[in-house]
Amino acid sequence: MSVRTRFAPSPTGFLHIGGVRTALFNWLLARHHGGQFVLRIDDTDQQRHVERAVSLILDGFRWMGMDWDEGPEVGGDHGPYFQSQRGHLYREAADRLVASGRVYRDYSTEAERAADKAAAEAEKRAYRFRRKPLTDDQLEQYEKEGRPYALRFEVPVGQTLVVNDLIKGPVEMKTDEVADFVIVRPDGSPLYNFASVVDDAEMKITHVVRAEEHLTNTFPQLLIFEALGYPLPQFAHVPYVAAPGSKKKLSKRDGAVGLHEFINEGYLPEGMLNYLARLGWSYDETTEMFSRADLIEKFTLDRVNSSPASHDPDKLFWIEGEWMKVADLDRKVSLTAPYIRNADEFVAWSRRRKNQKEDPPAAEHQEILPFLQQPAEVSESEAGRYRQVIEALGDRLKVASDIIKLGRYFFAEEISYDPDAVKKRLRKEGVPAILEAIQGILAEVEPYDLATLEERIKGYAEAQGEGIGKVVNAVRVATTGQGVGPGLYDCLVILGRESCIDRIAQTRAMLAES
RNA sequence: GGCCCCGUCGUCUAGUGGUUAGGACACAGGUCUUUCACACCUGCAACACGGGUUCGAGUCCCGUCGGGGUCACCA
Repeated sequence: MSVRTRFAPSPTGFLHIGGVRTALFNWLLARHHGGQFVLRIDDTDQQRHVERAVSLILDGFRWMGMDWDEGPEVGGDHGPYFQSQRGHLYREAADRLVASGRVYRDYSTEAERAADKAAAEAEKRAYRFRRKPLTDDQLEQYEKEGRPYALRFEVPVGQTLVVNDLIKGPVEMKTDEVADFVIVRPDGSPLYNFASVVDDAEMKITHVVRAEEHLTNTFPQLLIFEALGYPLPQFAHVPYVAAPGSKKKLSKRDGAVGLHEFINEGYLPEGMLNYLARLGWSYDETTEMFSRADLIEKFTLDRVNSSPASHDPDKLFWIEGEWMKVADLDRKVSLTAPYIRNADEFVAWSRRRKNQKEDPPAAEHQEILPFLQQPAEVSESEAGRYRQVIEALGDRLKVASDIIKLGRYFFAEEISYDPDAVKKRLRKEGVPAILEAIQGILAEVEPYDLATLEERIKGYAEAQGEGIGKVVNAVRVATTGQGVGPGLYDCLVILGRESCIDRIAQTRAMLAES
């Protein structure tokens, strides 16, 4: 039988990287075994699914390259793939459970349950709902008055349930610890523990890989599988993702935790995939870099750690940089171009994101930036300049949006000066004279190319007895406004003779003024 | 509180009774260098604690402490 896994998000629209990792493990497991990965939208609880929220989830999956064999948009033989549309299946299963006598009508009221709970607490006793026998009269009376009832599963006491978790190992639970639980509300809507079992069984899921918080949920679920006569899937509970530098569960307050924030910053899917896979999983003692194909080939659940892992933005950034290093030049062009074209919009987004501390994040931080949604068309003439800039930037470009921080001045008319750089490199004895001389050299140097520029500027520094560093740094700030960047001669060539002369003149004027 | 899960450098991890406890990120110092980045070298740094079992425990058992989850007519 082929391996079938699933991911069943609630349509909140927010894709937490912890959830993405769980989905990734499911996807990897299915792909590793040549099985199927199904996507199901868990939109019970009357919170009807929101189109927008669903498409945000799908966009995130598409971006990660986690394709689903069955689910929204693609359909499949086990649909529908929205819980809100599977009511008939839950009803049919509930009927079978009632007929088998494993489930009973619970006429209790909220007030009664609250009172029982309070009494239990007063006695320092754990509260667990158990069936209270009703007399025939009472029953008849309730039925006659049409009193609403929930359907509750009668848990057999005195047994021990065991789940052989593929990550945690064998875990036992006494049924005495499991209260009778509701499977269907008085209004007929199913509850998660019930719906989830029906769905997993009907969808022929063989491996339920989900967050650790569901571990204790699996015991009531076991009972339902058994009562319904469904074969049991394998279970694997993956530990939570902790906040950076802590063992506390990662929350929205811990900085960027939504997938869309990384997409918007221009991370590569390869980087995210590699990082998330390594968070809680390892292949051997040394390998850090894994391509998608490596992951599919090597991923197994037995190498998933049973203890929580904390999110490490530094490591993510490093892995991202490694993948950016090997990315194709033309790909980098189409990845960076949208940022340059929408620089102001990106900078504004970035600033708002930095300032925002709300929980949950504002809707805009859960969406892919509008200008990233269509592939950028870069004309051949434009591409030439992008290629030059990106090549000059080299490994300095880690995420696509770095183009703004690192190379915006190649595309902007106006230069904006970094105050620190001005202070450190331009407000120095002799700098105006150096700039004047270099401006002169640039005006007449022939040919205006990298080797000649380097030769002339070095020659000038030597003749003047100036340190080459002083000259180069001054010219860099004068032409780019920035203290850091690609090699100076690269900058001069890309910017071009006219532009460099203009910028140096402008800088000299600025220095003379103040 | 009951029950369940978890506990190796700051972080990700290797480790399945005998290792100088290995690798990676981060950090520090250095080499290269016009800045930054890259690369390379060096360094810092861990078995939560206490009892057992054993000739020998990071590895096995018990307890303590710590973290997490769950005890819903949420998912």
